[in-house]
Amino acid sequence: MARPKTQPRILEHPESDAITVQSLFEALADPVRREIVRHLADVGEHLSCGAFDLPVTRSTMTHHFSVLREAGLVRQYYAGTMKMNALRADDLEARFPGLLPALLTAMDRER
Amino acid sequence: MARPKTQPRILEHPESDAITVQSLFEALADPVRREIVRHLADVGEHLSCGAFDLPVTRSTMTHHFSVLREAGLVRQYYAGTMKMNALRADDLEARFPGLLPALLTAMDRER
DNA sequence: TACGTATTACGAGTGTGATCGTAATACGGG
DNA sequence: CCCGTATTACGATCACACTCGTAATACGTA
Repeated sequence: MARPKTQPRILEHPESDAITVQSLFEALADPVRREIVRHLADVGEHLSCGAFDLPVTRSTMTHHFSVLREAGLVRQYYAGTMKMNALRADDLEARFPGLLPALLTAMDRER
Repeated sequence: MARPKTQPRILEHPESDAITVQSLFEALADPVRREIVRHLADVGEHLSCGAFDLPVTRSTMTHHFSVLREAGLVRQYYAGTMKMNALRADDLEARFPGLLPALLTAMDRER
């Protein structure tokens, strides 16, 4: 018999309607988190936390992904040992039309 | 003869091209500063620092206006004893198209 | 020049967030 | 059931930003 799970590994996400400007801007004020969002938008696929090459440790990355999830920017789910990340583009568009596209355009402009 | 001015009261502004996503989001991550931007956009006119009714002291307001100016969000100039503030809508549109309108729309959505 | 209003400089207190290292947990496969 | 990989929880450190009070500065007017 398998060892009972001590934690159900449930990931809380805000509803689309509950996403706030405050949490969005707090999340996007960090360059590491903007880089995560940009990369997710670039590849257009779901990526595991380990699929990012960022200048911070794993534990710090965990923190950043949590902030993005709690802000409503990304949706996370478990797939085996990995935790996948998906940009909530549709939810964000419904909540704040044009905001995410404008942000992505702005980040491109800086190149 | 007038007393010589000890300070020329020159206000530094970033060029439009020098505005960064980082400084913009840092500036907009604060609710007081977002309120300032929103109010400037609402009235569509130049407003003195004292024309805002904000839940912080004058000295804190001075700080917030400085952050907005250094981020490139507002243009400031002296007019008599007052310091005026103007939203740099055109400069922002040239630098990051659609970003400011999307932000203003997002703030409206939260009402 | 004297006064009143508007704004600022300065220093300090305070909280929060980014970061890390280490130890622990979860899961697939052997 | 054991192992390796992926992720996390926890505690600690550290820097920075928001906030304030006080004293000082700038300017228009009398």
